[in-house]
Amino acid sequence: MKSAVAATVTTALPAQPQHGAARAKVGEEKNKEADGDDRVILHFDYDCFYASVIENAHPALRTRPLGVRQKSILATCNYVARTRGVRKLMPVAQARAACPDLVVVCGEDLAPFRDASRRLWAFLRGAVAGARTERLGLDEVFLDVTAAVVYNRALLNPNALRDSFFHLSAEDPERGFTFDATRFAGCVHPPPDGQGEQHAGAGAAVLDDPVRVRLMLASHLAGYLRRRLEEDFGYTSSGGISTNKVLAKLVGSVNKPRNQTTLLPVQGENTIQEFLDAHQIREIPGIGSRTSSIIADHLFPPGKAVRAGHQEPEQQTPSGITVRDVLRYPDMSPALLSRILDRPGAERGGGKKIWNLLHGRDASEVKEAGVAPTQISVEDTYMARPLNTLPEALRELSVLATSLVRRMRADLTTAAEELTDPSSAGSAGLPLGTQQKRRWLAYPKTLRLSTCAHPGKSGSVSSTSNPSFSRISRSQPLPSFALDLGRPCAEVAERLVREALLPLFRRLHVGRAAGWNLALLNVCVANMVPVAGDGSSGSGGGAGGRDISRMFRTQGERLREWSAWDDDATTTTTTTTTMMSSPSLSPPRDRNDLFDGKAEGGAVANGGSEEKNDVEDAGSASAETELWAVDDGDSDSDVGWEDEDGDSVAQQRCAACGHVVPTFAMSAHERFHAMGD
DNA sequence: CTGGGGTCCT
DNA sequence: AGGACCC
Repeated sequence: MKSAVAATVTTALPAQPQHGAARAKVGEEKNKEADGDDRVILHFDYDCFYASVIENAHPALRTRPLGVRQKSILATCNYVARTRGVRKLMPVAQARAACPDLVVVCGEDLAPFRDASRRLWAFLRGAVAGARTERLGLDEVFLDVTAAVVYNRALLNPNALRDSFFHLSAEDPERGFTFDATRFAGCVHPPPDGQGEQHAGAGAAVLDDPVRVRLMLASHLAGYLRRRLEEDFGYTSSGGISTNKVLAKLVGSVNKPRNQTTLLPVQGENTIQEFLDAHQIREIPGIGSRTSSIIADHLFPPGKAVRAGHQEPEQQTPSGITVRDVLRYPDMSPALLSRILDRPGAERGGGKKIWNLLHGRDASEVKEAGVAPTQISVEDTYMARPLNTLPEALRELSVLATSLVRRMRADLTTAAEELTDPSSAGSAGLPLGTQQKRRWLAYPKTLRLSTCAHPGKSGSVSSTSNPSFSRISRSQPLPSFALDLGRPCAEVAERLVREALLPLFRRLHVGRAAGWNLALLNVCVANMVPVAGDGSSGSGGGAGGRDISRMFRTQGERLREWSAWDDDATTTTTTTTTMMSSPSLSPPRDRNDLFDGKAEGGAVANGGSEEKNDVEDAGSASAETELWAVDDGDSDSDVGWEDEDGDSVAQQRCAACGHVVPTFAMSAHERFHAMGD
């Protein structure tokens, strides 16, 4: 329960240092000096996401210890359960032993989680004009909000910092929220030495340093978005704010449930390196178990008893090796790392990449996700009873193929706008909405079947150092009948099994008619080809901006601003007033199979932003990037945001909409009008 | 009694 | 086709 730390700024706005000189104009000077700290990246991690989805569907569970099961382990559990000793990835039996009244629900069908994830993602994608958004798994999102933050920094009024307004769009000046620009929202990472000294210098530094200003603004943006996620959708989250993806994600873990943390550079100290140094290398995103154990084994050969603990089979994963251990190793260098990691199949820039990660440098971009996934797969495991006979295999392939066809239709098609009859204007469209016309957004060209033999039985347990056990796969072109939308899923699936999956299966297991001991089957379609003529892909033109604002309005936005938000995190879960007839749940007994699939209707608790979630939108935010383009204030010397002290920014009133805009931003602003005409 | 997915690179 | 990484 740490309450949010706020760095308070008490000084007046200082003159903006002539950073423009150092920063140089485009192309004039390389300025490769440092790890680009020129971006602003937010990372959101929904708290125990699967459990939250269940809780939103069944609010009565919020106060109970809850675990979400996949086969014999808990994929995750809520915080009530964690209080009672339950952990993520814990075997169910162990969890029940630790917490006998644990409510366990099955989470093997990911559909409800995928749906919830997509709704949250659609909100975040539409929330900040010009931002790029990337999903990582179902429960994490990166946003590159550099453009919006730069724009808003330029709009700061130094005389009224406490009553600042953050613009979420250059187009619509009403869209945004108020905030106090004299402080950070949420926590900051090296925590300000609160008690002893509240040095006035810290305050000055905040506004002196462009990076700090941007991060301060970003902290408020992150706080606003998290609040919306919680109030409008019912999902708490943890946030990280920094200048690249790795740092944003890492720092977001510092204050975990329902809080956020901004990683601050502190003048004269290398706080970022100190922050990284304490982490185990395995904890750095991008350094996986394989790389970690190779490095650990090389630095501290297993033969030597250097490390504490004399366990013989002590398996790797944490390894105990910290970033500091690696960087302090004699003669450590990118070249040495490259040599250590060099082996057939290794990534090319591998050593240098790891070296950069260990220093907190990460140039990877936030990738704007396409509307369609690049791959869809469905799998099941059969650990308890491995598959050994053809009838068993065919039955499971049928099940998987049916799910796959259903998912292809759900995720790769969209409602066909089939030159609409003007007569249907009354929205009386489809009385029995089910048989709606759909068309493919993208279609897969490849079908792949993967299997995996059971490690324990009869199969050769060849690799002692196996990260799980390895799969084998075969692929072929996807038959075109798989794209026939006129037939039932099951029918298409059956034909897929007979004509494609069974042949693939035979190619995988040549010469053996039975007795494969298969512990896993996976059916996958990949190699997606976007269907031309779809407005939601590239298109480039002005459509993007309008789509964003349209979607935003349908979200039921409206005077919600001016709600003061002190992230004094003492008040907890928004109490829910929901009309779910709570399913009978007797925790210890019965199989607790209360989760029945989709959270339909009024299932989602609170806020009531629900009901119409058919967003299926086409909001490609990338098209709007230019709107924020204010070329960074200091890269352009004509109008800094602080020409003279006093009230500073040269502003103009837009002739088209009347909005007052800084002079340097006017051309970008007008570009919007040109686009939206 | 070790999930059910995804991404990118080689 | 497989391996690394991510959750």
